[in-house]
Amino acid sequence: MSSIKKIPNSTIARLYLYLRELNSLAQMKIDRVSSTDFGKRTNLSDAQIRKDLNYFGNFGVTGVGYNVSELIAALEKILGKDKTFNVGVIGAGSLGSALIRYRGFKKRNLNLVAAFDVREEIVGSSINGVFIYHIDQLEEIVKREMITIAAVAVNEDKAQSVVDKLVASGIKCLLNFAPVLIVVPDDVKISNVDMSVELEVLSYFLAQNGQ
Amino acid sequence: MSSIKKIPNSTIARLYLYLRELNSLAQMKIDRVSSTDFGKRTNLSDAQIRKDLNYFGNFGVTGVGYNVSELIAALEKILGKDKTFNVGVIGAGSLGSALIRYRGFKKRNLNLVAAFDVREEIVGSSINGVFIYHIDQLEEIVKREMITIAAVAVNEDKAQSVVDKLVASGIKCLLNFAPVLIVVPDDVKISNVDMSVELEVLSYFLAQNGQ
DNA sequence: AATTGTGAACCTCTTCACAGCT
DNA sequence: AGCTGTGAAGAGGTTCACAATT
Repeated sequence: MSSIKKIPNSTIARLYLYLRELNSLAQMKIDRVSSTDFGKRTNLSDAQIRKDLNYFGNFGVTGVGYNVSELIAALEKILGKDKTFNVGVIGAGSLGSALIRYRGFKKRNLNLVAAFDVREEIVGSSINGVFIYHIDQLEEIVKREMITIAAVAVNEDKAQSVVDKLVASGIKCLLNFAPVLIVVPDDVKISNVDMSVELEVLSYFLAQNGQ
Repeated sequence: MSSIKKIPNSTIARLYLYLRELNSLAQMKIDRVSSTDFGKRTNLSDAQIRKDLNYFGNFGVTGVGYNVSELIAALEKILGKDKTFNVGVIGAGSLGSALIRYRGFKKRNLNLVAAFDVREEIVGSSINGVFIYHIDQLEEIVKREMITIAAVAVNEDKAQSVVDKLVASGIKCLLNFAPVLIVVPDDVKISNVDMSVELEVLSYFLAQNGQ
């Protein structure tokens, strides 16, 4: 049985990958899979997969492998696929629009329900069916649409003040895309996605190799 | 003296943050900073900063701190700020456009020089001064514009075939934004940015806390 | 014979703590 | 007195390797 062990963040991120891969196995009418085989499909080690799954229970059968449909059901429960979360996008510029259209979200239990901006020329219009509200309506819409996660896609000079407003509206989970450091209270969880960080690391390697 | 130690990727990513912060200190005419003070400004521990800088040399003066302008010069050299890299964006849809406009790149030594797409209605136009070429011209433009890094912003079903073309054109550094696993030869470096992974981790925590 | 579950080893990166320098 | 540079310890995560199980 799994106990009160700390589960790595990276494990949780991989569970979504597992679920996608399992669903494609189910579509192919494959109902049993070993960790070795599953590792090949996901480009991970067999031990990694066993360890990840074991944080949540003993789903496998020794000498046999894992039952695909049972594992799908278990993962869906673990990941709260029955629950959905409503996400608001702050900033409906090019990055905000890209987020609204980004297919990575659609597959998950994340609903983009509203966008916010200050520019009068876009407030009141929609992107992909997502309505753009004025930022002054933030608190009202957060409550009405039961938004629990905000994705911040504004310019870096406005990011901190926007986050302050979000925190004041009761949002506890933030995803920040602005390439700047944001300060939040301890009870608020913020993740940062700096899309250029990875590129920087790449360019550093290019610089070292004298290209 | 620093030796042949392995330098963490995360250290390299932080060097860019250091450089930005140092430049803002320089603007304020502050020419000396201690690791403790610098740590407060960057939200990092003092030890982290000393360790990071030490990978590259002994820039500090014991009992005094670091000289801001000397450190700026050193970091610019380390990061190859004299060199610039030309980046091509593959896919000029909403995400591609967002990347072209994303301010995170502009500050660094990364030039977005060209975009590529297959849709005739946008090929030939420009976004923010970046010309959109047809993907068939990839090899030609990669050579002419000396593109060494490609950012892949196409739909996940087209990502692998696009990457294959890029590799065939001689690109060795790739940044993939499509939420799908890409396979590349060993001599090609690929980094993945799945913008929804962080959100997934956030939503998992929300699910656990029964919100 | 095949494959899981898992402790131990390992690796990478961060923090601690302090000797040594100015 | 103040601060760096750094070995050692710690934290977090991955891989190894094998006893246990069907």
